[in-house]
Amino acid sequence: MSCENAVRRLSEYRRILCKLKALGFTKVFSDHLAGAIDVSPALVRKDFADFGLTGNRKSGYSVGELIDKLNRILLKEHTEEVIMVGCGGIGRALMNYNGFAGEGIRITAGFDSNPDLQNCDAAIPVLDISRLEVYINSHRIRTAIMTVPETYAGTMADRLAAAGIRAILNFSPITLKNLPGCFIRNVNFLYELENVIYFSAQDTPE
Amino acid sequence: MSCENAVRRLSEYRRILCKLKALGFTKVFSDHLAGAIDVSPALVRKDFADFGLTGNRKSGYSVGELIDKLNRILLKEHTEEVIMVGCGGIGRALMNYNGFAGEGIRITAGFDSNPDLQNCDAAIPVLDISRLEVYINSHRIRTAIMTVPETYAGTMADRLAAAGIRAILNFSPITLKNLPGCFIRNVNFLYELENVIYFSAQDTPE
DNA sequence: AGCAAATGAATATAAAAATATCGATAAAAA
DNA sequence: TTTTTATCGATATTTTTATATTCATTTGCT
Ligand SMILES: NC(=O)c1ccc[n+]([C@@H]2O[C@H](COP(=O)([O-])OP(=O)(O)OC[C@H]3O[C@@H](n4cnc5c(N)ncnc54)[C@H](O)[C@@H]3O)[C@@H](O)[C@H]2O)c1
Ligand SMILES: NC(=O)c1ccc[n+]([C@@H]2O[C@H](COP(=O)([O-])OP(=O)(O)OC[C@H]3O[C@@H](n4cnc5c(N)ncnc54)[C@H](O)[C@@H]3O)[C@@H](O)[C@H]2O)c1
Repeated sequence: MSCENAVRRLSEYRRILCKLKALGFTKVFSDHLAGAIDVSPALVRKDFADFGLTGNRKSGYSVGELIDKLNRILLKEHTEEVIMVGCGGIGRALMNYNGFAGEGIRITAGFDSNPDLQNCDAAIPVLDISRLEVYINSHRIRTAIMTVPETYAGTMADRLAAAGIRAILNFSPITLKNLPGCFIRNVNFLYELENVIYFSAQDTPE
Repeated sequence: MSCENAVRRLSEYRRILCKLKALGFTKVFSDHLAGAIDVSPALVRKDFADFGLTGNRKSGYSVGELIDKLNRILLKEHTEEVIMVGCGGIGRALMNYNGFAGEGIRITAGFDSNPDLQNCDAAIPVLDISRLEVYINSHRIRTAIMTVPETYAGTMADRLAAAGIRAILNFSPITLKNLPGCFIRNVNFLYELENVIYFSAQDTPE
C-alpha cells in the first residue's frame, strides 16, 4: 500500500484545519499548511489534488470545505466503531483514553480470553473471545485494534480477517503482513524506542 | 533525518536474526532476511553495506556476527536507561511492560506532577516533575518517553532538551519538530487509527 | 473596465528509496 | 585441479516521493 504517508498527512492537515477553524479562520493557503506540518507548499497542493480537494486561485482553500471533504475521505462523517482484541495493559490504556470519542472513533467492545478481565457491564464491555465472530458480524465491525501477546497475534489476525475485519492496528511485536482483504498496520514500541535511542547517539540530530 | 526507515529495518533484521540464532542457525542469506521482512534481497544487502555489515560471497552472513554488529549500532551493548515523563494511562502501561528488559532497555524512573501518582518505593520510582533535571543530570539520561497531555508537550520537550535529553519518543497528539541537539519521534495513535480506518474502506488492501 | 498581485493547478524536475543487474569470488563438486 | 554454482558487493535502473516551475485565473484595487 503506497499512499500511507499521504493519508497520514491528511490526518495532519485535518488536525491543523480544525484548530484554525476554532480560531475563526475560514480561508487557508497551501503555504501556511505546509509550514505547519513541515513540508513544501507544492506537496500540500499535490496531496489535495490527489484526493480531490480543490481551492480557488487567489483566495486559497476554504477551511470548512476542506474539513468536510477530509471528514468524508477519512470516514469521519459517522462514528467509526472499533473493537479491542486483548484487554491487558496497552488495551486498557487505549480503552480508557477519552481522546478518540471527539474524533469520531468509538471502541465499542473489548475481547479477552481471561475471564477475570471480562465484564459485560463496563462502559466498554469486555467479552469472552469466543463471542468475537458473532459480535463482528452483528455490529458490522470493520476495524480492530489488536493487543494480544505475540504468540497469538498471527492466528488472531487470520481469525479477525476471516470474521470480516477489513483492517487491523497491531500492537504486538510481530510484524504482520497484509492478509487478503485485510490491511494490517503494525505499531512496534520496541522499534520506536530503538530508533529514538539510535538517534540519541547521532551527531546534530537537528 | 533521512535514514529512519533504514534504522527501523535494522531493528527488524535484528529481531529475525535473534530468532534464527535461537533456532541454531549460524549463517543467513540476504534472500531469507528479505523474505522475512518483505523487502528485496538487494535492499538487505544495501542496508548492510550502508551500516558496515559485511558477509562472504557464497556463504552469506554470519548470524552471530550480524547480531553483534547490530547490537553495537543500536546501542545494545549496555542497558540503555530511559525515563518516562508523565505516568498516566499510557505511561504506566509502558512502565509495566516487561518486554523491554530483555532488549537492553530499562525505564529507570517516571516523573509526574500529580502527587497521587508519585511513589519513590515502587519498582520504577515515580518522582515529582521538579526533580527531573537533577535526575537526568546525575544519571546521565539521554532518552525520554513523553506521555504528558498535549498542552504541556511542547514546553516539556524544550525542558527535556535543555536538561540534556538527546532524543524523545513523544506520545502526545501534537507533532513536535526536532529541537537543536534533540531528536523527536512522534507516535500518534489517532493518526494510526485513522490510517487503518481509511484502508478498511479501500478495495483489495491486498 | 482594466490591471497588478497572489495563488491554485498542472507539469516538469529533482531527490530519495527500492529494486534489478552483473561481475567477482568463495565454496563445493567433479 | 578445474568446473560449477550460489551469493555478495557494487552499480545501474526503476519507481516513488517530494519540490520547483510555469501558467492561468481569481480577486481586489484604481
Ligand atoms: N504494554 C506495552 O507497553 C507494550 C509495549 C510493546 C509491545 N507490547 C505488546 O502489546 C501486546 C499487549 O501488551 P500488554 O502489555 O497489554 O500485554 P498483556 O499481557 O497485559 O495483555 C495481553 C492480553 O491479551 C489477552 N489474551 C491472550 N491471549 C488471548 C486470546 N487468544 N484471545 C484474546 N485475548 C487474549 C490476555 O488475557 C491479556 O489480557 C503484547 O503483544 C506486547 O508484546 C506492549
Ligand atoms: N492513552 C491513550 O490511549 C492515548 C491515545 C492517544 C494519545 N494519547 C496521548 O498520550 C498522552 C498521555 O495519555 P494518557 O492517557 O496517559 O493521559 P493521562 O492524563 O492519563 O496521563 C497524563 C499524565 O501526565 C501528567 N502530567 C500532566 N502535566 C504534567 C507535567 N507538567 N509534568 C509532569 N507530568 C504531567 C498527569 O498527571 C498524568 O498523570 C496524552 O497526550 C494523550 O493525548 C494517549
